[in-house]
Amino acid sequence: MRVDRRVARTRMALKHALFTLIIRKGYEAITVEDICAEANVGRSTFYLHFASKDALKLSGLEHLREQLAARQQEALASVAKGDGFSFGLALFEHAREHADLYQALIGGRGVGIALGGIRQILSDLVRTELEALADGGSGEVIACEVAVQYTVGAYVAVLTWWLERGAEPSPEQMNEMVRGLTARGIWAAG
Amino acid sequence: MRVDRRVARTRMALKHALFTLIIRKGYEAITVEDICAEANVGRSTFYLHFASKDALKLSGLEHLREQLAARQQEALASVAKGDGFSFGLALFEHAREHADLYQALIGGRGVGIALGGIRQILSDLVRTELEALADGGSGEVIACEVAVQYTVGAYVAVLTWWLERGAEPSPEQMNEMVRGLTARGIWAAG
Amino acid sequence: MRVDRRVARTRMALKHALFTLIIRKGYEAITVEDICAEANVGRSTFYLHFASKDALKLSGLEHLREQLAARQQEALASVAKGDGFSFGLALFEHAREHADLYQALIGGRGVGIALGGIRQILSDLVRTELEALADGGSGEVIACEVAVQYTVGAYVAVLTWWLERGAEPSPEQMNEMVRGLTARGIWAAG
Amino acid sequence: MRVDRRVARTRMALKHALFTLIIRKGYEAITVEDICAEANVGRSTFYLHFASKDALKLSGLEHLREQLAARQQEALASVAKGDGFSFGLALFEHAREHADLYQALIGGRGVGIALGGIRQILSDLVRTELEALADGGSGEVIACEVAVQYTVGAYVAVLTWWLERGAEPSPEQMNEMVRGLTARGIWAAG
DNA sequence: TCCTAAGCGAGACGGTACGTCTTGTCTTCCA
DNA sequence: TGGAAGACAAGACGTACCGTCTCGCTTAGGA
Repeated sequence: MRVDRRVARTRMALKHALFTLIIRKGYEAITVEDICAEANVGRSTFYLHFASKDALKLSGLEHLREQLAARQQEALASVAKGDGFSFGLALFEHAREHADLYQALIGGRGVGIALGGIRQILSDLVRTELEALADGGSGEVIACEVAVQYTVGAYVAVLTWWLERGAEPSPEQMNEMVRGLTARGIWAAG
Repeated sequence: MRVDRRVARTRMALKHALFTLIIRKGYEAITVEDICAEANVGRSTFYLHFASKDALKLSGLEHLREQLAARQQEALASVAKGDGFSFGLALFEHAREHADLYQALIGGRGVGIALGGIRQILSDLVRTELEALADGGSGEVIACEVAVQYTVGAYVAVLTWWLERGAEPSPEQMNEMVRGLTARGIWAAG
Repeated sequence: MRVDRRVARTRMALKHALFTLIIRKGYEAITVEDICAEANVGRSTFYLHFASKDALKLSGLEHLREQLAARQQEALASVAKGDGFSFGLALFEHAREHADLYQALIGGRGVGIALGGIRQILSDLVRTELEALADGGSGEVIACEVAVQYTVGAYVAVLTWWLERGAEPSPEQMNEMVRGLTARGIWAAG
Repeated sequence: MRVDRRVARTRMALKHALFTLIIRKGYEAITVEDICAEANVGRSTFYLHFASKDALKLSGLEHLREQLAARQQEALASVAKGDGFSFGLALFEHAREHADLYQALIGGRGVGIALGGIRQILSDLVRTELEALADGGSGEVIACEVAVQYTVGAYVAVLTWWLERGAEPSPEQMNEMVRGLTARGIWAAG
C-alpha cells in the first residue's frame, strides 16, 4: 500500500518534471536525463516506470485529455443551442486557463505534441452534433466526415494561432468570430 | 561551370534520397548516414552542402513549395471566379499526383513535417483573396486573420484526412464539398 | 566495491590492448576503435576512462615506470657499491624481460614513445647518486646537470641500440662495458 | 628551364612554410592545409610535389643535414687533436646559430624530429675517430659500437637539454664540460 | 521489533548518431 | 601545360543520449 504511494509519487514527479521542461525549453530538446534531474529521480528509476520519453508524454497527456473532455461534456449540457457548435467557448476558456501548457503542447516550441488528442476529442463532439442535425440520416457519410474534419481543423488552427499571439482577443470574442464563419461561411462573415 | 553542375547533382541526389527514405521509413527514423548511403555520397560531403537533416528537408520542401505555388498561380488565372477559393482544385490535384510524398510529409509516419510549409503557402493565397474581397480595407485585421487561419486549418485538415483514406473521392468532388462549407457555412451545406 | 573492480578490469583491458597493438602495428597507426575492439569495450566506455589514446598510453607507462623504479630500488640496496652507477644491471635485465614492450615503446616502430618517461626515471636516479657523491655541495649545479643529461642520454642510447640488435650481449656484459665508459672515460675504456 | 625554376620555387616555399610552422606550433599540430596556406599554394599542388607532410619534412631535413655534415668536416680538419672528440665545438656552435630551427626540430615541441639524422652524422664521425684510435684493430667490434652509441647518445642528450634551457652556457664551455666527461669519466669530472 | 522484499540512486557499459576535421584523389578551369 | 580551386570519399575524432545492467542503501509492512 505504502509502496504504491511511493511509486505514484515518483511517477507524478516525472510527469510534472516533463511539463515543466516542455514549457521551459520545448519537448524535442529534453533528454531523459533532464527529466530525472528535474524530478530528482535516478535515470534507472525512470526506465523502471516508463519505456521512453514518449511513453511518459502520452501518460501525462491522458490526464489533460480527460480534463478537457469532462469540461466539454458539461459545456455541452449547459449551453443553450444556437447555430454553431456549443463547445467553442469551453475550448477557448480551457485553453486560456492552462495557457502555459497549451502553448507548450500545441503552439510554439512543442508544435502539436498534443494535437492528436485534442483533435480526437473535438472530432467526437462535432460528429455527434452534426449527426444529431442531419438525423433523418442522409446516406452522405463522406460529406459528413468531410465536414467534421473541416470544422475540427479550422477550430484547432484558430486555437493554435490565438495561443501563439498571446490568447489575446477574449475567448468570447474568438468564439463569436469562429461561430460566424462556421455557420454562415466566409463570404458572409468577412 | 561544370563544378556547379556537379554540386547540383549531389544536392539533388541527397534531396531525392531523403524523400525516398521518408516514404520508406518515416522522417524521424532516418539517419544522415542512411541518406548518404542512399545517395551514394560521403557523409562529409553531406555536411558540405547541408548543416543537418532538417536543413536538407527544408531545402527539399522549397522545391515542392515552388511547384505548388506555380500550379496555383496558373489555376488562379484560368479558373472562372465563383464563390469560394480558387486554389482548392489545384491543391487536391497536386496532392493526388504526388500522393506518396504528401502522405509521407503530412499524414502517417511523418506527421506534419511539411505542414508548416504548406500552411504558409495557403495562408498567403487565402489572405490575398480575402483582402481583395474586403478591398476598401475594413480595419478588422484580426477578424481577417482569424478567417485565414480558419480556412487554412480546415483545408489542411481535410486534405490530410483525404490522403489518409487513399485520396478517394475525386479532387473535383472534394473541392466541391469544401467550397460549399467554406462559402455557405456548415449548416447550409450539411 | 564490486564496481571498482569492474572499473579496474576495464582499464586493465584497455591498457593491455594498447600494448598488444603497439607491438602489433606501432603506436601511431592505432585507432581508439582498434583499442576498444581488442579490449572488447565500447568506444564510449573508453572515453569514460581516458580522454584520449595518449592519456591511456601515459597511464600505462605509469605502471611500467613503477615496476622499473621498484626494481631499481632493490638493486640499489643489494648491490655492493663499486665505481659506476648501480642501476645499470637492473635496467638491462628489466628491458630484456619485457623485450617486446621495450622494443615497441623505444625502438623500431614506436620511436621513443616512452623515452620521456624512462629518461625521467633514470634522471632522478642518476641525479641522486651524483649528488650523494659531491655531497659537500659544490655550487656547480650546471656541471652536475650536464653530467646527468650526459649519462642518461648515453644509457638510453645504448639501451635502444641493444634492444634493436636483439638484446644480444648479456645484460651483465652490457652493464660492464657501459660502466667502464662511464667511470673511466672513453679513452681509457676504448 | 623556366618551368623548373617555378617548380623549385614552389617546393622551396613549401619547405620554408613547414619550418616556419614547426617553430610556430610544433610538427604534429601542423596540417597539410596549414602548410599550403602559409606557402600560398593550392592543396592539390602540394600533393603534386610531395606525397605527405612527412615526405616534405624529410626533404627539408636533407638540406639541414648536408649543412651540418659539411660544417663538421671542416671542423675535423682544422682543429688540433687533443683528448676527446673534435666535432664538439662545431656542433654546439652550429646549433646556437640555428637555434630556432634546432629547438623546433629537436627539443620542445617537435621532440626529436630530426634526431635520427643528426645521430647518423655524429655516429659516423665518432666511429671514425674511435677506429683511428684503436687502429691496431682489436676484434672488439661490439665494444666499439657500444662506445659509439654511448657517445652519440650522450652528446645529443646534452645538446637537447642545452637548447631547451636557452643555449645558455657558451658553446665553448659546453664543449669543455662534455669533453671532460667523455675523456676521463664521470667520477673524475664530477 | 526485527527482517525482508520493494523502490530507489548511482553509475558502468555497449551502442548509435552526431557534427567536425584531415587526408589524398580527381576534375575543371585559368594563364 | 602547370598550378589553383575545390568537390568528393573515407574514416577517425570526441560528445551526447540512449536503454540495460548491477550494485548497495533505505524503508515500509508483515512476522
